[in-house]
Amino acid sequence: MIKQSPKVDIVAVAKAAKVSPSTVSRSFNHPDLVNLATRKKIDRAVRKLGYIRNRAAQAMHGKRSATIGLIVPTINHAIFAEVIQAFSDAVEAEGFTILIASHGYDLEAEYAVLRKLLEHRVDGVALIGLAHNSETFQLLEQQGVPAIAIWNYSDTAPIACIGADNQKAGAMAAQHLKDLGHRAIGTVFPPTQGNDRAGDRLKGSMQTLEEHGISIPEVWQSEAPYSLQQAKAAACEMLEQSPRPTALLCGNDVIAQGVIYAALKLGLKVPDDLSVIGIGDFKGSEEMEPALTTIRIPAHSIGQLAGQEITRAIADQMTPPTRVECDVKLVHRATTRKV
Amino acid sequence: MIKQSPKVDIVAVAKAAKVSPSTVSRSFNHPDLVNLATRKKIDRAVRKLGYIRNRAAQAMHGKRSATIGLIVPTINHAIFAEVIQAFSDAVEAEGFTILIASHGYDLEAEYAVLRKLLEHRVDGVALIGLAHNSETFQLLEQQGVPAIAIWNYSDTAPIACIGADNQKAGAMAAQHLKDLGHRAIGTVFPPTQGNDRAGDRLKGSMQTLEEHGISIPEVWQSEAPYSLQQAKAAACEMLEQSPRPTALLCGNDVIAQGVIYAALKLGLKVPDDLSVIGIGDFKGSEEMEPALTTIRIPAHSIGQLAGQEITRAIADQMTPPTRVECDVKLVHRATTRKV
DNA sequence: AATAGTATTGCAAATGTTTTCATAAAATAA
DNA sequence: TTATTTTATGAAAACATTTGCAATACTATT
Repeated sequence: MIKQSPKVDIVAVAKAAKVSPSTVSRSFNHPDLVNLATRKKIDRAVRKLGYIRNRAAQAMHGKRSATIGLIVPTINHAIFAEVIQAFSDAVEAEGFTILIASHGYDLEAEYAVLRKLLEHRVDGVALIGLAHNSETFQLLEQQGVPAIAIWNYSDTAPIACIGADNQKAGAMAAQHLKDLGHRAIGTVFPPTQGNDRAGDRLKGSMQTLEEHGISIPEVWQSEAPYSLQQAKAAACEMLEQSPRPTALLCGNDVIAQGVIYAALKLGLKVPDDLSVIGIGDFKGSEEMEPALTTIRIPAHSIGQLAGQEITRAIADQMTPPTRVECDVKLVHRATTRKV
Repeated sequence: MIKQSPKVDIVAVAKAAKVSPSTVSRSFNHPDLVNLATRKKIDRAVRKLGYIRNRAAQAMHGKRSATIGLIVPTINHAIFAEVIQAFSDAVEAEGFTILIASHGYDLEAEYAVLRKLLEHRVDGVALIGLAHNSETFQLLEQQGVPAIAIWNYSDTAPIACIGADNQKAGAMAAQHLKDLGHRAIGTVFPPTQGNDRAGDRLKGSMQTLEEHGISIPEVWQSEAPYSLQQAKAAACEMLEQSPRPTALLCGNDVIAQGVIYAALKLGLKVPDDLSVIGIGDFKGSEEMEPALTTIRIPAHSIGQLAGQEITRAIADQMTPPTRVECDVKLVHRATTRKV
C-alpha cells in the first residue's frame, strides 16, 4: 500500500500525465472537450497516484458542493428512518451526499445546526416540520439557499413544504372512532412542544371530537414521549383506572403499539375491550397482530418527492421548490371495532 | 429580509469592520490573538452582514473539514437507527457534522460512496461491519484517513473496530435454546451476502448446535430479508408444516418480532407452543408482550464509543483508533421456556 | 529617556481547483 | 496550396480563506 507522502493534487496528476492542470480538470468536468488519448493518459495517472478530487476546492468556485443538509429532530425513530432513507436515495441518485444533523426537538439547537450546515455551503436544506424559529427562517431566506420542509403541509408556510396535513390526519382518526360509536375516548400523544406534527394531530382530533359533542376528561389525556416504553407505561396507568375509555387515539403508530402491549399486559382484548387507532402507518403496522388501524401518511413518497424537488430546485435556481400535499387516508384494520 | 446580492465574504467583513481580512480570520480561529475591542468591531460587522464562514475554503488549507463520513447499509432499520444516533451525538459534541451515505448491502456501491466521501475530504470514516471489498480497505489505507468499523469485533481485522463478537452472540442464543432442552430448532436469518454480522451470527449458532449434536433440517432454515413483513411470511410458511420446531432462533429482534406475529396469527402460544429468541435487544424488545428473550448487543455504547474514538484519532493522528470489544449477554425474558 | 519586550495588526503567499482567453495544431473548404 | 474553421491544450486569474513574517504601537524595565 503506497501511503502517499507527497500530497497528490491535480498538478501532481498533470505532471505525471505530462499535461497541464487545466486539462486534467477539464477531463473531469467536460470530458467531451478533451482528446480521448490524453484522457486515457490522465486516467492512468489518476489511478497510479490514487488521486481523489477535492470537492472543497471545487466548492470555492461557486460550484456546487454537492451536499444537501438534512436537519431532523432525531434519527432514532421509525418515523424518520423511513423518510430519511427515501430522501437520501432520491438525492444520491442525483449525485448529492447528505450532511445530516439532529437537534433533539430543540428549535434553538436547530438554528445552530443550520448555521453549521451553511458553513459547509450545502446546496440545499431540508427540515422536518413547519415550526421553526424566526431566525431559522430568516437565515434561510437571507442566504438564498433552496429549502424545503418535510412532513407537514400548509399553503401559507414561509417555506416550501412537502407533506401531509397532520390536522386532517388527527381529525380522520377521531372521526373513525366516532363513526364506530365510541364516546368514551382517551388520547396518548407525544409532547407537542417543538413538534408541530404532533400538535396539529392533537388539534385536529380534539376539534373533531368536540364538534361531535365528545369531550375528554383530563385523566384520559396522556402524554408519552416518543418511545414504546413510555407509551406502554402511560397507557397502563390510564387503563388500570375505572372507568376506562372504550377507545384510545394515539399520536403515532409506535405509541399505538405501546398501548396495545399495555392492553395485552392488563389482559384487555383489542379490539373487543379496547379499540386502538394510530397515525402514520409505519412499516410493520400492517403485520402486527392484530393489525393496526391507522391513518396512513405516505412517508416514503414524501421523502422521495422532497429529495427530487430539492435537487430540482438546486439545478434550477429560478423556480423555487413547489409545495405538494400528500393525501392521508384511513386504513381500517383489526384494532378498532364498533362499540 | 436583506437578500445579500454582493456576496459577503471575509473581506467584506474586514472592510465593514475597518480591519484586514487576516485579522477577521484570526478573530475566528485564534481569538486570543486579537484585541477585545477589534474583536467586538468584527463581531458587529459579521452580524450586520450576516456572514457565515466558508468551511470549504478552510478545508483547503489542510485544516479539518469538520466532517466525518458514515457509511451504512441502510438507515431504515431499527438496528442502525440507534447506533447512528449515538455516533452522531458523540461526534457532534466534538464539533463535527456527519456526512452520511448508504449502500443497500452492496459492497461495490460501498466503495463508490467511500470515494465520494473522500472527495469531500472527511476527516474520518466509519463503516458498518468488517466485510468490505479489498479496494475499500486499500483506499482507506492509501488515503491515510482515520477509519473505524462499527458493530463487529475482531482482533485481526485490517481496520480498527468497535463492536461485539457476533459469532459469540449467535452461539449464546443457540446455547440458551439447548440449555432449555430444545432439540427441534429452526432458524430465520437475513441473507448473509454482504452482511458479515448476520453471517457470523448464523455461523456461531450452527456451530454450537452441531457441537451438541443438533442438526437442523433444510426446511427449518429460513431466510428473510430484514423486514417484519417478510419474516412473518417466512415463519408462517415454516410453522404451518408438520412437524414444527419447538424453538426458533432469529437473526435479529425484528425478525423475532415477525416470527412472534406469525405464531400469534397461527394460534400458537409463545412460549408454550414455541420458544423464540432474537439477537440485538433493540429498543422496544423489552416492552413486547410477551417480552422478547434476546442476546443484548449494546448498540448505544457501540455508537457512542465509536464516535469518541474516531474524533480522538482525528485529533491525535499519531495513535490510531483503538479496538474495543463490547460484551454481549443473554437477556432471558418471556418468549423462551423449557421444553 | 533609552531599551527591550510584548501585544496587535497587515501584507503577501499559499491552498487546489475551475474557467476565460489565447494559442497552436489539425481538419476542412476554397 | 492557402484560408478558414474546428479541436485541443496551456497560462493565468479567480475563488475564500489561513498563516508566516514583518511592522507598528504600546508597556515595562533600567
